[in-house]
Amino acid sequence: MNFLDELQARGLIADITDREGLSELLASQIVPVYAGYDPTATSLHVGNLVPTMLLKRFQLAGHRPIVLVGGATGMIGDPSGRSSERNLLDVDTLAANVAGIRAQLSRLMDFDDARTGALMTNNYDWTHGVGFLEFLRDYGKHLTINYMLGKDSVANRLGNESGISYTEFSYMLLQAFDFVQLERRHGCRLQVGGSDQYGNITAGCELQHKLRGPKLFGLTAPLLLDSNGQKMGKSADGERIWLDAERTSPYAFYQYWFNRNDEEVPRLLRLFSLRPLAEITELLAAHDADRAKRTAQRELARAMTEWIHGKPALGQVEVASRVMFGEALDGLTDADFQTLAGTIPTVDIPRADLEAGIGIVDLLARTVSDSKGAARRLVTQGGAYVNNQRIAEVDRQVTTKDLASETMLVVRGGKKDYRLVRVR
RNA sequence: GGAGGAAUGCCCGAGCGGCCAAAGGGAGCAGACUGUAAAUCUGCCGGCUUAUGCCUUCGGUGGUUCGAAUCCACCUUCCUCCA
Repeated sequence: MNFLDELQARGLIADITDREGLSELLASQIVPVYAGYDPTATSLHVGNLVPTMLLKRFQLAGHRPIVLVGGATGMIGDPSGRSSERNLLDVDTLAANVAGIRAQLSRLMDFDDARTGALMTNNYDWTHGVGFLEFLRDYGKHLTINYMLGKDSVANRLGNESGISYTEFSYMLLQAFDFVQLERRHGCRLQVGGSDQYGNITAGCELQHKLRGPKLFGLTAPLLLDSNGQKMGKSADGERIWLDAERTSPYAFYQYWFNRNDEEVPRLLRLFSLRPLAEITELLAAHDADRAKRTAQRELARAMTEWIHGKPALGQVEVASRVMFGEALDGLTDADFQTLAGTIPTVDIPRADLEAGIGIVDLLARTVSDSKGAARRLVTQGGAYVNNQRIAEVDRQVTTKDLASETMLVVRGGKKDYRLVRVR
């Protein structure tokens, strides 16, 4: 099985511009391959992992990943997959986002190897000095409006009532320009991305063709959808799952993968696990034999957490998960809780408050609930827990007697939303 | 330049002078059932000291009225048609 077949078997290929040609190229040399990242936040999120995994697999297969952070294109906004115009980011925000994303990506693949080590690039470097006239003459000249209008990303917006600005319309051209520049600078021949990027990628191939440079290739992975057909990467409560531990704790990250349902897990494992496909098939067979064990989910959660947050973090998260879902809060000491505090969101409360007694509604409002109304609702509906004991009385006072250890107690909203409360 | 139409809660969308904190759907939350799953069912779903109470909300600003998401004026943004 060659490399592209392997990618195919893992469900990582949606479109490919010239399979034969690419296959030959990959066999003949170390191919620099690039994926672009939009600097829309200081952190990447789960949705960015598919292209990242593609890069990683190319690297493991002996090629060189090029990470492109869109310091320039981020100022424009990609219309692909969007129904409305983007808000433009200011320069400072953009710079901070670029820095954050670079730092994250630098941990997700090897940047040190002399031959296949990943390169970090920023398209601002080769875009900012280019004059408008110069750009129109040297590059804009080569792609026809007819061609660009045919792309889905543009066509969808033309049919949409909010339309598309000239700025966003030009995005495709800039991304095409990036591809050409990366070929000139680093010999990059292949661009990968999610399938929503196919139009932009082929625009690059087309531009290069018109410029008579070495042939460029494009490969896209299917967009990651959950079992409801929604884009992946949102937690149950609709929050994005970020790679940044400050935004999404490693615990929440682990739990996110652990909670995937049976339908999506096989696909996700093939996509993201670095294990050989044969092993994955075995593992899935074991999973099917006793689904209640959540073997596949556990494997997925482990693999993802270790990749993104590292082995030590994974260890802590697994301990925390066992404790929280194991009903075994009784024997825990302060020291045990202290180790959990790094993993499970923790709230500090002054000792005096607890000595005086805090109403359960207040306590929930300070931890898992958005408002006192929501907290009250939680109690009446039977979803409020202190130390895994359901609290059903709205007027219940929580005091130092409720401490599970010297300084800690555990507040829970619903089935899974845990907070540690530490008394100071 | 002219003529029409639209802007509602996280999203979609009904309301067209009081019974509107605003139908319905989606999303979300809780419970039941389960496997920390999915599906299903039930309840909740602006905030507050939980109250037949108050406050904030129906693009913005003013106005009419005892009373306005609903009427009027102006403004902003968007759409459609004509030139």
